[in-house]
Amino acid sequence: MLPYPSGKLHMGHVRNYTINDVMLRHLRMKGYNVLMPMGWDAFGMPAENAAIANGAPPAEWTYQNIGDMKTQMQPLGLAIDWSREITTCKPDYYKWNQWLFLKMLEKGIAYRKTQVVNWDPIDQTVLANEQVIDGRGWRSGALVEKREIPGYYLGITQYADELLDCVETKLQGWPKQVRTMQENWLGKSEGVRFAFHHMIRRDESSASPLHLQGEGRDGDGFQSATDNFIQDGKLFVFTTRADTIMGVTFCAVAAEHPLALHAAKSNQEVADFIEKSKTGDTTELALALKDKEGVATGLFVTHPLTQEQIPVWVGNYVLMTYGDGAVMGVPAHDERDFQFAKKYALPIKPVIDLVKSYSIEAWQAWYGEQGVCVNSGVMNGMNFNDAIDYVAAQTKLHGGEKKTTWRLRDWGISRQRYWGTPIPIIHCDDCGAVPVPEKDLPVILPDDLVPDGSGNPLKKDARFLNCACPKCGKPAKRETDTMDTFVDSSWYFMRYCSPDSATNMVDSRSEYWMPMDQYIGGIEHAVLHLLYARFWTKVMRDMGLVKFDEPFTNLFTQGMLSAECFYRQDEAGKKRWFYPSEITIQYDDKGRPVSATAIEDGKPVLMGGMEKMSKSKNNVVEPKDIIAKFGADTARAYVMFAGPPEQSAAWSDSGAEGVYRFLKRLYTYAVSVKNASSSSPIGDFALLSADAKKLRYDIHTILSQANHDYTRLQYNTVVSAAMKMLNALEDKKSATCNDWQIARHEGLSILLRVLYPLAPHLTWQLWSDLGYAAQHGDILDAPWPTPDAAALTQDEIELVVQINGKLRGQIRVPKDASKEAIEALALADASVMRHIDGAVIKKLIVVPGRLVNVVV
RNA sequence: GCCCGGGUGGUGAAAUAGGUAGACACAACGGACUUAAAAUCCGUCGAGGCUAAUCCCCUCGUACCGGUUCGAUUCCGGUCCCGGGCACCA
Repeated sequence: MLPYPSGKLHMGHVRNYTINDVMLRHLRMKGYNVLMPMGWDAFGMPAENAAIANGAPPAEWTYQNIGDMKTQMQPLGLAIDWSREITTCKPDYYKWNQWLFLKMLEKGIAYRKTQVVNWDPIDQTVLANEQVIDGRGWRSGALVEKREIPGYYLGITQYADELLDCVETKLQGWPKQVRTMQENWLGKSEGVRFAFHHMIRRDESSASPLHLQGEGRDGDGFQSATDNFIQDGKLFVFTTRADTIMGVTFCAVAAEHPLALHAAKSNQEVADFIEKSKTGDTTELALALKDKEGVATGLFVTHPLTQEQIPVWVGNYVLMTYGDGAVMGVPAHDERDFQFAKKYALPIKPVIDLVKSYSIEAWQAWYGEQGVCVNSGVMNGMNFNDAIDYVAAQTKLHGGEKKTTWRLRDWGISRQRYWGTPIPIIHCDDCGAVPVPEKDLPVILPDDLVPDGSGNPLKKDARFLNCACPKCGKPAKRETDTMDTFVDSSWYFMRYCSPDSATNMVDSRSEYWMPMDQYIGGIEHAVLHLLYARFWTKVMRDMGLVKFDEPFTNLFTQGMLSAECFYRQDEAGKKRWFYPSEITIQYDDKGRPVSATAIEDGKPVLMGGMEKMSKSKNNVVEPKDIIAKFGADTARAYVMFAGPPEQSAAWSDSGAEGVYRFLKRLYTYAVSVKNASSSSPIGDFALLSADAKKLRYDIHTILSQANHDYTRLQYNTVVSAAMKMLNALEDKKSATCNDWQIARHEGLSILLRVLYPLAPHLTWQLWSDLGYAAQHGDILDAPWPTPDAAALTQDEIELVVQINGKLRGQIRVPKDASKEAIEALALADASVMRHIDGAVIKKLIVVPGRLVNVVV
């Protein structure tokens, strides 16, 4: 995944790109043609914030950072093809964002509508949910308002079915966790949508239905988000539990629902409630803790099956953004409805036979359970599925139907931001919103503006703003909203295949490289980026631009890197964080760390445990410091050695030092081997001495383990394997006989190749110093080592002898010993005999090559 | 609340198909070298017991309880805890 150019390369980047590079070099040596490209996710808010702080254009800051990060990346020795480098804030890239957006407009995939957003009245901009803290803008501190403003949307919901199906059928190479998260995000629910009809006010004796159609349309002629929910006095609801329809005792609508807005006109209490729900904390936590609250509208609807009159309430727990913004209230079978009903003393009517006891307490344990309908008139005795079908059929007259509802909503891409791809639209007083003609692309973003923190500087830039309407030629204004930066990252990987094409977004070269065989990145992108990229790919496929359905065949999510942190807390509760270099740790006699003190005053400091590396906690490890101290090979190999790549790993300076020691030992050893013989000796492996054969056996055993670990991306144990090989080689270091030289050179050449993907610099040098390059060519072109079957066969093997599953002895047997011979040898072992001690042997189990188990 | 992961020494972790638990390292401790320190090298290193003994040997031990099996870190059922994701989604 391409990085955001923050200017600082952190250890997370090092981990990500090292995994990539190790895989790449390994596969390259195995003969594959491999491509590792790199790019910069260069648009976005941090650049604008830096620009405000520095009083300089974001472009300057961004390009400076790209240069800085590249400089920090290069010493790591990543085999990146820089000729394909992509920078998303360059016009030759974002032109294609605009181009595809226009194509989507033509096809009806992109459209304009009004949206309810968090609006910061001081900064004059939309805020993302994460930017609203305690109901206030994170930068301005102003109370955030909910506003309906027009914006552009991409119809990702049109692809909901395919996006879900492919998770099952085409993403087998993705981690299960990510697939589940995508499924949850799509959130498919099957149920029934139906209407409560004949809406009345109870105090109206005429009881004539209200007609509310048309209310809620906004001024500019676009269809309002709040439209379509009421037709001819009908209140539509969606439910997954239509089988509980006979238990409905009220209906509840969202505060933004047209029905609530209508009721507010004649009911001050409702109006106050709606006003209250507009402000207030919108964070998830606050929502979860909030009490179920509501107010009666005074309106009643008719139950489609019983014809009973059902009161309509406004409820704060009903979401306008899901289903129809209205629910049927069944307190006996839904926890939220139950809480609401209890608070406002609404009736509770159980209609599913779940438990014999009808006490509310007993009932609550059964929320969500399916059962047989009871207390439900004609529906009595129906099971879940029959009841659903029945309700769908019975409500058909008033528009009832079985329906699938998705949690997924269309993707709003408009941002009231400067540093992003301009949306290629021109607003004309006469012609409305007119797409920029293809020949006029790209709409260039001026890169010399300096935002001052109040609103979008594009709105104040006459050069950008003023233009002629492409339709009628009259003076018009450009759209000043820019695209969500997730657009940039939705297809950049395809552009790597044809980065130089001036005439096409992608060309036929993408067929060679795409779909991507291996995508590697953080779990934090499990939903948004990966879902958008999948959607974007399918859109491009439907436009005939690419031929594949899914962009990423295999996905690998690497774990976080954390590091130990230390702090002191003053009386006010304020924490002071110490750098590890400012700390001394005390150990008990078993080597357990028991306390820590500050070097400056010798007084105690608290140990905060392992935390995600964070500037504020002073536990960030800088790649450049590590490279300066130990070199790139240590940095790479240690980051891989620290733990399995998919798990989070803890950084430890002494751990890195351990890897550093290993590389130094390897160097010293290789030099000694080189000095012992000028060229690598050649001889028949079969004729070697027993000692030399043992070395070959060890090396080739470790090699087969390492090869297996390479295939499953478990690079931590590959580093272990390299260490084991060196340990085996260093044994009998001083032996100088020819046999030993032969086995030693073979082992060392295997070790160097196994370690090369992890520590390419040192191994490349040694490979050439030892003369292997002259023999086999550059290490990168050398054949990947495979275990020699002859080396792996031993004349004698060791077997474990168990008695009742407990280890009691070892025996050495010839490799082709018969079962009978093994049994006899096992029972003759002194330790085994002692343990059997006359007991009756019931059974003898011989597992070839492994063990003997004596059951007594 | 729901859905995913995970729980193994002082620490990071290993154990490929159910077959010697703790490989490989780190830390700690002891020693060699050194005037000294660093670096380097060697040794000990799950808990408890037996013992003159850091020889041997025995018992226990992979969160907890139970099951399957000749044999379970691994498979099954239940419980607890930790991490991540989603969440008034009707």
